Amino acid sequence: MTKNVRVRFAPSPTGPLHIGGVRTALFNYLFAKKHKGTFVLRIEDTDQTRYVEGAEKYIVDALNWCGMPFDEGPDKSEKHGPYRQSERKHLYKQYADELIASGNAYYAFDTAETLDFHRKDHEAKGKTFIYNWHNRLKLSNSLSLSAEEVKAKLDAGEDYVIRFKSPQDETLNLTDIIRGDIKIDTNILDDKVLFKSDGMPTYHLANIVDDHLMEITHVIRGEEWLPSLALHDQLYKALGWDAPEFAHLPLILKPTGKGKLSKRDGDKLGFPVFPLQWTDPKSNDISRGYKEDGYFPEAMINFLAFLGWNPGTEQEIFSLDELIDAFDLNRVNKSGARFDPDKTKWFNHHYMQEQSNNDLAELFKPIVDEKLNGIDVNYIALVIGLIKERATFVSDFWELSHFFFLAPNSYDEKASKKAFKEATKELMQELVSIINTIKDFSAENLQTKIKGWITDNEIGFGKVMMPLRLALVGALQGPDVFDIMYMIGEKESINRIEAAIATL
RNA sequence: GCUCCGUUGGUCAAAUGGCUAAGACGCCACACUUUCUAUGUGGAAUUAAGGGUUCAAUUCCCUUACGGAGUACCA
Repeated sequence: MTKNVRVRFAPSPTGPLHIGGVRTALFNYLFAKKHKGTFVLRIEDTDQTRYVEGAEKYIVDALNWCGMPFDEGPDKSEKHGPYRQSERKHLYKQYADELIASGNAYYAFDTAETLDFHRKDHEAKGKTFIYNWHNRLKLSNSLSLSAEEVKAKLDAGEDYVIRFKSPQDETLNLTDIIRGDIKIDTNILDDKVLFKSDGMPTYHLANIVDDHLMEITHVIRGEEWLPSLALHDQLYKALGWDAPEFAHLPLILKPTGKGKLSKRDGDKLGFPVFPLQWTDPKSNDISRGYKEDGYFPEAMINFLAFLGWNPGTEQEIFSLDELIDAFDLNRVNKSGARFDPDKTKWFNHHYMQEQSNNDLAELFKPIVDEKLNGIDVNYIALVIGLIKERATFVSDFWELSHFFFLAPNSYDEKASKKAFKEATKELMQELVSIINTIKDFSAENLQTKIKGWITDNEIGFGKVMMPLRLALVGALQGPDVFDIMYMIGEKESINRIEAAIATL
């Protein structure tokens, strides 16, 4: 690659960034970094009616949380700025005019109503209305009207759009990095609107003008754009520009059923569809986010990278740097991939184990503080060391560790039937007196002493260990009993056993 | 409807003409832990269907079926 690689992520600020958008951004980011190139963020806000307050900030925050900040974009290294299309409005018209001058585009005066009528009319007859070569001369535009008529309409300030004049009877040979060669018959293409009557360009025009001006070398975008490739390709040709290379990414599909992943699937199946929590500014509806649900960005990124791509090796755990190193657009799949919430959790569990106990303690402390006061963060870190292997989220910690902080206030019914037997009371009383003689209250020593006592007296482990655990924890669960005793200390251990004796 | 893209276990997927079709998630069993997890070991489960080309097809070609996207003065 001789040219400096420059890619862009170009979302439109119509709401929070969907997980599919994050994946598109990720692949752009990986490709850029792999080739020591530049990752550009461009905001495609040409449709003012769909603009949503706060969406742009959300996009930037989401990219940063994921650890893939853009190199160039709004308010950052603005070498090719501005990066909001609404602020680039003045740039587009000249190219539309140029296309008209070269005969590649034309003015059209048809109202939305007449077009709508034609579409409905065709539909009723089982046909599709396509505005192109076969009917453009029957419609109201600068190809069907005389030059004088056109000028009169323009001078009168009538609303108009500028449409691209799709060629007739040509075959386009397009190339996509992921899909290979694609042949398109131009006769089925319609004359797309390039410039709207509100003075703004459509996506198509703005997109290729900006990609050209921003010197984008590779366009990596979702598969939903594949049908537009023919138009974009022709636009580059008509303007005499070199087209960038294209790669259309497969879609992310819902976990079950048909169609692409949507917010509803997340709500229904209980997983987030957005990286960060989002509050809709109009309805105040809250959409949950990966961050707030307790996912680590590394886990989400790792999972997303494997949706539609794989390294071809058996390695599955990849840091962002390793992904950059291994990433290759040629290894991206062609077919859509179903989203798997379980696997995302598995990744999160993995990355949880890699976090230090101290870092996790900082995250867990606020939760502990809600329940009781004055717990030392170092104690919390020690607790986490004992329980984190069984946790997927920080939010699992309390459920797994409350007995390190609070004595049980009840005993699990089924467990007590199993553990609390006739002889239990006496055994527990004996156990307390044994514990009282133990000077070194370490987990190891407790284990040696207590197990020694059980073996020496041929009591049977189950008869002691089960009720002991129940007394300490309140249920038959949790880590090693001796670790628990060591952590809560001698006094608390005895208190809990005596509390259990009192109920027997 | 039309156009384009796709189709390997339940899911993510490797292998690209050639040994018993990798691996991961999930599921099941066993082991460990005299608890619950986690972990370890093992297991069940796949080339959409039909036709062709070939000594040989998951891999190449065709048809069908199915899935997806697009078909806006939305991106």
